[in-house]
Amino acid sequence: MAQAKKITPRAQDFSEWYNDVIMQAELADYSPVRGCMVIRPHGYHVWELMQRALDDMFKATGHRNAYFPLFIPMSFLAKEAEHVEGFAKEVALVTHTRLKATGKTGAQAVMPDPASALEEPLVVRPTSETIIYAMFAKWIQSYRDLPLLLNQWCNIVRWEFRTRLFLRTTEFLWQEGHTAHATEAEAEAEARQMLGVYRTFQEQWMAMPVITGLKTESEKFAGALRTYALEALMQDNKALQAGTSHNLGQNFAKAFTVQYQTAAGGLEYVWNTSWGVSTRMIGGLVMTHSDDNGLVCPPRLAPVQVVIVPIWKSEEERGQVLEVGDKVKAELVKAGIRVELDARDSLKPGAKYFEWEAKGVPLRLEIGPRDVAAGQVMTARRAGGKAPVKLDGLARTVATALDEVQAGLFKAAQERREAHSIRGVTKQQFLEFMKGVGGFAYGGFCGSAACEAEIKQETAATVRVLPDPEFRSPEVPKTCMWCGKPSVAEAVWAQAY
RNA sequence: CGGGGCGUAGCGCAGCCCGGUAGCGCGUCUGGUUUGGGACCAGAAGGUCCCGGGUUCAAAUCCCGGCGCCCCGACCA
Repeated sequence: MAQAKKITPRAQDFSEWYNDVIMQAELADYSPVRGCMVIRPHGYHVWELMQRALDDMFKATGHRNAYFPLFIPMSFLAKEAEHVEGFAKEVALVTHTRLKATGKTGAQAVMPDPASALEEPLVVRPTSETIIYAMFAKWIQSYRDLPLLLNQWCNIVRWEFRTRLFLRTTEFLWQEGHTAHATEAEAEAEARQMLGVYRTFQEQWMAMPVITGLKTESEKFAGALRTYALEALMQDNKALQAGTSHNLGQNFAKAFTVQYQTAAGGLEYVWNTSWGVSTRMIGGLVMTHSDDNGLVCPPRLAPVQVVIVPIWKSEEERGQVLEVGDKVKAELVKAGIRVELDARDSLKPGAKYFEWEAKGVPLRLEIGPRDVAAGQVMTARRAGGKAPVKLDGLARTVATALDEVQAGLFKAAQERREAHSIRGVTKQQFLEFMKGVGGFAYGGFCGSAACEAEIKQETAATVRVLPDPEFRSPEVPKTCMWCGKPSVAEAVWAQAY
């Protein structure tokens, strides 16, 4: 019996399980560069599906794509005080433009040519606020130029101490939206709107329930007025920040002199927003749905939504089942379903099942001689459940099944999250909860940074968000669950990635 | 940057204590038989044993020094 590499069970070691799922699903691989990963075709396809869905939504809300340089003059970072402080510890610098042969061999055969040292080093973008708003200053003169609604899809670099596939790598892919508005109210509406776009995407495409809300001062983006975020609960009961949307106020506008003339002839600074989601979402996808057999991928983001596995004994049967398999495939392709027919002769059907299950294919169709004779196929769902289905009207049956799977994953994830959430916690309950399995703890919060720091110190839990109204508890707590002083807001705490 | 684990065939590992021709499983290739939940038989290819020094007649193995990767913590999306 040929047993392939095993996936470490979640219950045994969650981190190992996570790595195993990614490797077995061929989403990504470690690269020769420390802290960087290679996104493999299967993983990149997931990203492309995410990009397509999000990009359509960005366009539908009036944004256009552009591309700004990877390199940013070092002095630009320094123009906004909080911003530079936030990123100073993790930027990569380009200091030379040439290599020089040393005459030595091996790794020391070349060195940076001292004669090519840059007068001002370039920063490899950790985010693009500075260079984008430098350009906005050129492009915006009048209130007629506003709002300016841009987005860019790109890679960025943040030099992290400790990295994890998709969740935190030195280089990663993301999108960053950057907008400029005439008024604070418009900027605020934009930041809120994009938070809503992300929520829709994460719930409806990723089948990942999220809590939206406001970040505290200590958790907000360096340089922002306010940061809104989406937080999801992973299967190990740790929270994952799945996206952020910032109201930048006029901080960058002032730093880069982005001004416009009002209708009345006055001169005003613009109000900016920025918002982003990254390949980190793929990590969230994995940790939300997958199981000990590998990746579980919601149909809307599955590179392969349906795999057809033909089963035969004789050459004659092979011809028969492949003929039906081809027809089924053509029918599903016509219906817009992403389908693969796995006609490989070198593997037994069972081996194929394991392989496609590890890759997260939501629905499998088995076609054997008995099915051909009965005018049916056997369907097997990745999340469980086998049933024969008539060939007649198959495309519609399959489409319906995929919708059911999509909805079922979201519901299951939502129920799991609720099962690991407690509301109206007391300090004692909070301590026990965070020491135990953990999850989302809702409680009153006095708003003081001192309380926040103390809680983090003692429990490793942080305020994930001050939740938006639709996520708040029916009874809003009146006192801080930690210090007992009057509460200024309900907060959601969790240990986080 | 601290703690733990590990570097031997594409992948997973054994061998190391006690130095003596580098092995096993999976995968790959060839041929044949197979195919409704990880097929079997026969044959074959595949190695700077992480790197550099040292000890020795002889080092994957012993000694010294590096490097790299994974996991856990501090920092962060």
